[in-house]
Amino acid sequence: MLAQEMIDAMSKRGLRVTDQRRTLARLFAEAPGYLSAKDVYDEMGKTYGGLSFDTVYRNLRVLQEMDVLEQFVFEDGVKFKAHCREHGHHHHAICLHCEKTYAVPFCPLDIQVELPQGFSVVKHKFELFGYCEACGPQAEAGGAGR
Amino acid sequence: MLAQEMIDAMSKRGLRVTDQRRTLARLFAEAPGYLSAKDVYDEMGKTYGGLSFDTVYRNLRVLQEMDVLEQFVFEDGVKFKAHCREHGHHHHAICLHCEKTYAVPFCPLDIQVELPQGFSVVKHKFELFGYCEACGPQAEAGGAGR
DNA sequence: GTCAATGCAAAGGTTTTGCATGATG
DNA sequence: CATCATGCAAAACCTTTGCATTGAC
Repeated sequence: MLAQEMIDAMSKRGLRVTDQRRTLARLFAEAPGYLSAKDVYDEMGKTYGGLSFDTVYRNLRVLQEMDVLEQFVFEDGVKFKAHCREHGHHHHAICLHCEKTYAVPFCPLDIQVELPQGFSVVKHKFELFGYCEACGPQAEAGGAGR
Repeated sequence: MLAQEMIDAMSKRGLRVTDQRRTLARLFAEAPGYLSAKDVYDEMGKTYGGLSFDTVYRNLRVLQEMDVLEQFVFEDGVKFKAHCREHGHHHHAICLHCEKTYAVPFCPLDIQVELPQGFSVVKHKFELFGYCEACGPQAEAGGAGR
C-alpha cells in the first residue's frame, strides 16, 4: 500500500492529515516487514523531538480500525504492517529474519479437513514461518526466531 | 495429562513438590480449556490466602519449560493448558466458548502447498476457532470471541 | 473558529526481579 | 541442614486515559 493511498484513506474518513500521520504512512509504506509500537516510536522519534508514546498508540489503533494497518500478535508482542493488497482469501508466509510477509493463496479449509465431531469453524489461522529467498536459511543464526 | 503425571514430571526433574504445585497440577488436569495467569491466581487464591502473583508466574514458566504446560498466545493475552497427549504431529480446533481444544490430525503441509519462491519453512501454525459440539453455535452471543 | 490531534502526566495492567523467610528432600 | 520455593515489595514494561494546548480544515 502506498503512503498516498493511506493518507487518502484517512482523509476520506474525516481524519485530519497531520505531519505525523504523513510520516507514519510513509514509514509503513517503506517498511519491509512488521513494526512494533516501539519500532514506530523510535523511528518517528528521530524526526519528532517531543513525540509521545500515546500518540503512536492512538494512531496505530485508528489506522488499524480503518483497515489501513494489519495487526499481528507475535509471541513477543503485537506488531503492525501496511494492509496487504492481495485480493481474495489467502494466508501468509512470514520471514523470521526480515519479517516480510508473502501471500500464500492456498487455504487448508478449501479441501476436506476432518473436523472434531460437531465443530463449527468461525475463524482460522494458517501461517508459515521460515526464511525467504532473499534472507536464506543462512540467516537462521542471527534470526528473529522465537 | 493427569495431575499425578505432572507431579511425577516435576519430581523427576529435581523440582520440589510443594502443596501449591500439587494444586496447580490438579487445576490444569481438571481445567476444560486454557487458563491465564490471572485465572490461575484467582483460582489458587481461593485456597491459598497469601498467594502472590510472582509465584504463579514462576511456576507457570517452569512448567512450560518442562513441557508440562503448553503456552498459547491469544489476542487477549497468554494462556496455558496441560500439554496434550495426542501423539504425532497434529493441529488444534479451539472452542471460542469453553476454550477446550480438540486435536486435528490433518496438516496442510502434508499436501503440496505452493510456497513463495525460495521460501523455506521452519515452523507453521494451523488453528481452527469456532464452537464445539457441546457449546454449539448458539453460544456465539456470549462467546469469548476477540 | 471549531473540532480533532498532540504532548504531558498519570494510571492501570501484566510480568519480572531481589531479598528475607519458610518448607522440601 | 542445604537448597529450593514462597511472599513481599518494588520495579520494569506496555498500553490506556484525562486534560490543556496546538494545529488542521
